[in-house]
Amino acid sequence: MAASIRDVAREAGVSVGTVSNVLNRPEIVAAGTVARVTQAIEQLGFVRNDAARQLRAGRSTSFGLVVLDTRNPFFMDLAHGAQRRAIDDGYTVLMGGSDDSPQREHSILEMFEEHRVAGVLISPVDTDLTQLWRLRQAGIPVVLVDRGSSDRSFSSVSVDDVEGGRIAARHLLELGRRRIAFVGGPLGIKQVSDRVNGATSVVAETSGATLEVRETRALSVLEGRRIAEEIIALPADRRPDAVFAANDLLAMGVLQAFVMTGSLRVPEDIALIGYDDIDFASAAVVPITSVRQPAVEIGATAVGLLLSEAQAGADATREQIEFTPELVVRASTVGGA
Amino acid sequence: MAASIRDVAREAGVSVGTVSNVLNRPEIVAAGTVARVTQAIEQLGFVRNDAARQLRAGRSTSFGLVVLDTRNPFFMDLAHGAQRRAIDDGYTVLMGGSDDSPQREHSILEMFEEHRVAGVLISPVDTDLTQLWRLRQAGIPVVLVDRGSSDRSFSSVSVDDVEGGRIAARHLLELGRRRIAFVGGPLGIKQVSDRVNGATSVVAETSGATLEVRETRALSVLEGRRIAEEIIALPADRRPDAVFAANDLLAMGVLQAFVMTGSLRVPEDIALIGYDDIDFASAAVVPITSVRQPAVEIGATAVGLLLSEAQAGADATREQIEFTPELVVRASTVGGA
DNA sequence: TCACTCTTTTGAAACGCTTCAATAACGACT
DNA sequence: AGTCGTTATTGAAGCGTTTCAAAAGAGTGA
Repeated sequence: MAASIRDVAREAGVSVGTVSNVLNRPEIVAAGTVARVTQAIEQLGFVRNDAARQLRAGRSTSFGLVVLDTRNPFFMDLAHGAQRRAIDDGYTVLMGGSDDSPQREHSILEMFEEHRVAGVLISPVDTDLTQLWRLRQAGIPVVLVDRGSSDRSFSSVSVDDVEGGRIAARHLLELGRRRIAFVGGPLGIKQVSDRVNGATSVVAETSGATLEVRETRALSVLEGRRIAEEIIALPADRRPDAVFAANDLLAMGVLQAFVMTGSLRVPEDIALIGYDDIDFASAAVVPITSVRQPAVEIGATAVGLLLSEAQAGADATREQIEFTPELVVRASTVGGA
Repeated sequence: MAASIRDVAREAGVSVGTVSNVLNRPEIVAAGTVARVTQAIEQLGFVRNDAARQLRAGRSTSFGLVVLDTRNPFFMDLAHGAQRRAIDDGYTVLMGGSDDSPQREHSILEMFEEHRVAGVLISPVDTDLTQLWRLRQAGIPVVLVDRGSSDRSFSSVSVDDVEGGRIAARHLLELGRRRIAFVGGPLGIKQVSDRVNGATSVVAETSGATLEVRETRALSVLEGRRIAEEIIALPADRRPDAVFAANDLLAMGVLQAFVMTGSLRVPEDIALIGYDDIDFASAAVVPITSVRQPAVEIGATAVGLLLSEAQAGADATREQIEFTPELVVRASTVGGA
């Protein structure tokens, strides 16, 4: 059906090798020949077959990106950064969302491996990283995004989540809040547990302060709403005076539930802080205080590491890059602001 | 480096054909042989090479999806719907964002064609659809998403945007607003112009009502802010009393500018209505009234059409499916609500 | 024992591309 | 005229699959 390089060669009266050269290194082909071949390509509407090209080359010209949630603006920004950086170097980014499911993560990675991607960027759900080791062994560089590699065995681009947790908790404590509820999960996700730990450490140093963890099944708006309803249902004396949500989606869900039911005023009755600082956080009913992560930059940097690791081959040096999170104060914690 | 089917065959003491059969139609292979081959696969860590597979098959097992903006939650929801439906049938979805640029759209489509995707879903920026015709001629089915095919030459899944425009305008007029500003663009995008036309037709029937179009360069929050600043700068007597934004991102930008500068109250001084009803619209500072489009369903339905068109081959019947938009009233138009 | 099924397995032929050693063409210089 | 460089082109090999006609086994009944 579709024209092949062979058809083009026949049409232009040259050999297939020459057509291939016109496609890939036109500078080594005589100008007249280039013209004739180009003309034939036009004529036949020839389009290169990527599968054949890759088969020959042995590796694809795409990177794979696995994120926790394709509908989370934070990850979309991250993907955007990755894509931009990749395009500059002639690469393409394939994205898959694991939706917090290890099985789904597994099958996405399997797909990437079958595709012989040039590298994998991943924000893992699965605590077990053996599949990633396997990938590397198969010659596919792996870079962790939005989470560090505790034993430095993988390159990574992350934000110091423990510090982020500390920043959030400290902010709430400085405002005089003492009964903090942490909303987030699954706790198996390192980013989440790091944030809890950071918060816990700060709370522990403050007398009279407590931190209660309410684990969610996902980092979504819906889960936020669910937990908020639980909180609303609590008797007033057992109710927290501040909520630290593991990400802005959860924070928005929490906020919606509080505002809609009109049961609790933010921040008067209960302060709220999120994480990520997605664009929508600032536009919320009550603009949400958040701990900012530079999503676009993380994505771009990660692709950079991938490129250099791909270049260097098997014995590349692993590099851990860590950004510092930044507090963005808004009305959800400081009423007047 | 990586093990091939040939290595597996040697290890298991069978021919390559048999290994392939174990992989693809295990039921025709003797149980003992299957076991031996599976064992060898495990042993060698063999992973199928997708490029070779596709080369042989002639077509990929992925669909391509081209959207206007990968960071717009509406399109992410659409993509999500598409992906879910596709996975059920063993397909994968590749996504690219045209960012309102015809060139970028062109190059994404080219990439998809080189990839020999099994079909293309597209929300086109380019008014010139010849490239899509070319694709179809090359045997790749094409389905338009979020926009109809006026001459019925393509299958499509859309929402009646003219009606959506009417609904929005009618709502504003019923609230007594008369000076409406339409914010959106580029007007070359059919969804946008349809919405303008719908609104215009309703406004024309109402004496004393006017509609002024303010074209944007993109459908983004930033552009919304820019236009809002223009509006704020207007002398009070030339200022509109309502804004109809072509999508919720613009509406959020507009809202942010109004609220932050504190110059105009929504909806008292100026009413605001958006389009798409993305999740974040309801969580905005002032919850935004919007015209809802069923994003997830559109994506899923479109993949359905693609599947049946791919099945049917060249002379498939084109089908145009049109959803009806739905008004969702919130505080940005009706203060008390 | 032979002819005939029915089930398994085999091995070679593509699929469309890139690469690379070999060849051809053509002046320029001896 | 012959030799040497340069520059342009050729054509075959091979990447890892799948497919398919053919071969090989294994029963069965005569």
